[in-house]
Amino acid sequence: MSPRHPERRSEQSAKAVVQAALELCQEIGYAKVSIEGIASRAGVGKNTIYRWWPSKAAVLLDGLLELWGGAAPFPDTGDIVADLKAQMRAAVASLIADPVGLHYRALIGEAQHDAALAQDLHERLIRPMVLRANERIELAQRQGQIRGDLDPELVVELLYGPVYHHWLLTGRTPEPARLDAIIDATFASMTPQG
Amino acid sequence: MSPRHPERRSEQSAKAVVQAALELCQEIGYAKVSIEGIASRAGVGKNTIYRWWPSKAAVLLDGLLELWGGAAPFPDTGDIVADLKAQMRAAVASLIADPVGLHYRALIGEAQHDAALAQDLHERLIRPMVLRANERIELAQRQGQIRGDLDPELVVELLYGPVYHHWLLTGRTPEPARLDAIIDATFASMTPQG
Amino acid sequence: MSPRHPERRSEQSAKAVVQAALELCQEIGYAKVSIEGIASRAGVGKNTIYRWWPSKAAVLLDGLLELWGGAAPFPDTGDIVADLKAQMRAAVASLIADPVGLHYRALIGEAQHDAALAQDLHERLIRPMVLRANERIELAQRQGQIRGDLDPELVVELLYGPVYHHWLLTGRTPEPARLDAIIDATFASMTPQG
Amino acid sequence: MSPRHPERRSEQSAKAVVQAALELCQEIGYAKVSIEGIASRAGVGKNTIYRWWPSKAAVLLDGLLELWGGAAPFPDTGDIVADLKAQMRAAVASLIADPVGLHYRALIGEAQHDAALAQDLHERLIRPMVLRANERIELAQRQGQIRGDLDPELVVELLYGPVYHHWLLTGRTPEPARLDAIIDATFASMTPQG
DNA sequence: CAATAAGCGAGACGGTACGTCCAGTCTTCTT
DNA sequence: AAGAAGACTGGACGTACCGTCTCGCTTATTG
Repeated sequence: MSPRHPERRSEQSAKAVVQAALELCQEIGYAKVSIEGIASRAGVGKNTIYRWWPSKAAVLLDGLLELWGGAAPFPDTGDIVADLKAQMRAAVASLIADPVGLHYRALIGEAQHDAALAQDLHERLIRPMVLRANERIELAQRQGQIRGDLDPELVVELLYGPVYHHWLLTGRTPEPARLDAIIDATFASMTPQG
Repeated sequence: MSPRHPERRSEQSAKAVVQAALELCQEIGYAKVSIEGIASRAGVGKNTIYRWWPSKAAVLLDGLLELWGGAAPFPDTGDIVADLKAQMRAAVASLIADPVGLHYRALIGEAQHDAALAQDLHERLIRPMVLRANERIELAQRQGQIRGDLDPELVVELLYGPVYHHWLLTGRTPEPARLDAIIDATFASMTPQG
Repeated sequence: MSPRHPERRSEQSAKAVVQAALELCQEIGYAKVSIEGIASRAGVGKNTIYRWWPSKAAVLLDGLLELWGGAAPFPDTGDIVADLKAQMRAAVASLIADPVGLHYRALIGEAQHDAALAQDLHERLIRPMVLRANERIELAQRQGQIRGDLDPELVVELLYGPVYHHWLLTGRTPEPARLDAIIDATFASMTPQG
Repeated sequence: MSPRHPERRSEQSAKAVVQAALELCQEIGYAKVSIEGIASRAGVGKNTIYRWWPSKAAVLLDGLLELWGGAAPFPDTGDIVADLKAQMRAAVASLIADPVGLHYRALIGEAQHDAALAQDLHERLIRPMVLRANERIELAQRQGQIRGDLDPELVVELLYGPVYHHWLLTGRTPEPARLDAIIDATFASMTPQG
């Protein structure tokens, strides 16, 4: 929630807050993190947190964005299937990576009952990732590797949907082989001699 | 906690608790539901809740299972694509249906930071749904409408993954047309000439 | 509350209850004793306690009476002052004696806000003790060792009052020497030359 | 030059808490007073009570001290017996006076199973009263009205002991005539001709 | 170059809910 | 038919945090 309060904030305090939130979340788990706990760990007054963030989730989102800066870029070797396999493998690695995946999953969970957070999470984290994916898809479409009549966003969901489905409903991410199977099945037809 | 604890519980109280939880969740939203609130609305001591359920989410899960009893069966007209389109449309309708979808989404959210709930939710709600889907997929495979070398569970994720992805990350469910597009794209090949 | 309920009670259970109450009171202190605790320690249903006693204090009173059965008799050597000194020393020893004094003090404390208990405690424990003291005082009066115009009960209070005052307001009982001083001062005149 | 509260407590809240405790104790009796009840009546969070007092009894003690500020001073007419009779009559009147006696008795009762409270009660209420009595006794000793070899504290117990004994063990305070008898008997000798 | 206002740490405040314990009653099953 | 076992409603416990609110203190302009 930070970006538009350039007034007087102490950048040092803001950093300490975000840092404390990340640490606590790893140490005791998202559910047990409290704003009081963050404030005390950061050596900061509670008001300083309330002044700049609407909820603990918002603090954590700031932290996650920092950590995740340039996650999983889309390579372009000319072979869309190979590139997707590489990228998805990297992306999925993040989902189980110790700090990032933990925080990301907690935020997605929280967003299910916090509309403001859902909005924020989507705009600042998810949409940018989808947009970067879109670009690579569109490139592949222009190169004739993917049917041009498909909405690129649909393609993203066809590919990432199964991963998130598995992750959010079982807590585990697909094995690399399963990842390949998802991509292959999506590119091939499911019908016998498609 | 499942319906038939062999011990001594008052079935009447259990019903009142679950009912109160469902009502409160609809009225004030999952995040603001408290065990105290449920107990007081149900006219029940808090201990009675703690005795039989580990958390408010567990109560709600019981309620959801009751509500959702025989959700979205898989028709069998012999045409797997048509049948899936019909079933998914019905299933997705549940996800936005006022009580059911609300509760389901809240529980999925909560399960992201409550491992016990995640386990329960998966075993009692999600796996049974997946198994029923598997059966229809396997039937289609035997009938030669779907490639036999695909893991039926993979097929389920290919189909439902995009729906959940959209739903959980934006809060909205795909339009019927989009739903058809998902199924069509999955069955056709994504590459230009299939 | 025991004595007059000859109906069908299980004497064995009653004993176990009283015993458990005494033990718990010594182990964890009166304030932390609960009826549930007594029942569970005694291997008895809570109802069995509620059937026969109105409160935990009543159970304890039964126990105390049992323990204290024939406390501190009044000797009769013909010398009232010497006899009182002996008796009070013995009586005071009970007040600090590990189980008895503990329970007695707790009951006196509780009786300050439980009128029914106060009644019971007085009738079953305190009055009998006072009556026995009265008898010895009256004997001394008949023997001309104490002024005959004094209400014996007043004499008892003059003697025991200072002891209880000290005990209940400081938690300690007077030293033997102080005890003698109380008796001597009461028997002598407080004015300079009698 | 601002008003420096050494501690941070809100004096207004503290007053409301004490007031509420006093009122409740009168209305429903000490045993039924709860910290929740006090907090709610005072319009104060429970924490505010727990922050500054260790128990409901401690709150009540504060209230009692306020009410009882300058209780029963010792007159000095030169006649110690007459002065004591006057003072004790006044003091005993307090013990039955509606609010004060009620609270005082409850606190003495509670102190029997709460050592911290007993300490507090003694230091802040009882000892000061005893000290004031001591002074008058010592004056009388210097004036030759009381034997100089008696510990003044012993004298206080000889006089007040019987009153407290009667009060705490029967719930009633001695009649004025009985009070006089106590004093007279203590000053005269109890033996037939001194 | 004070003064003055903001941000800040600290933490008290009125509250809500937690999860636990126990009271006193009621029900079921055992003996 | 009593008693043990223990579930039931309900109230209070003492704790943890919520989000708001002073406090003084430290800075950083600005009149």
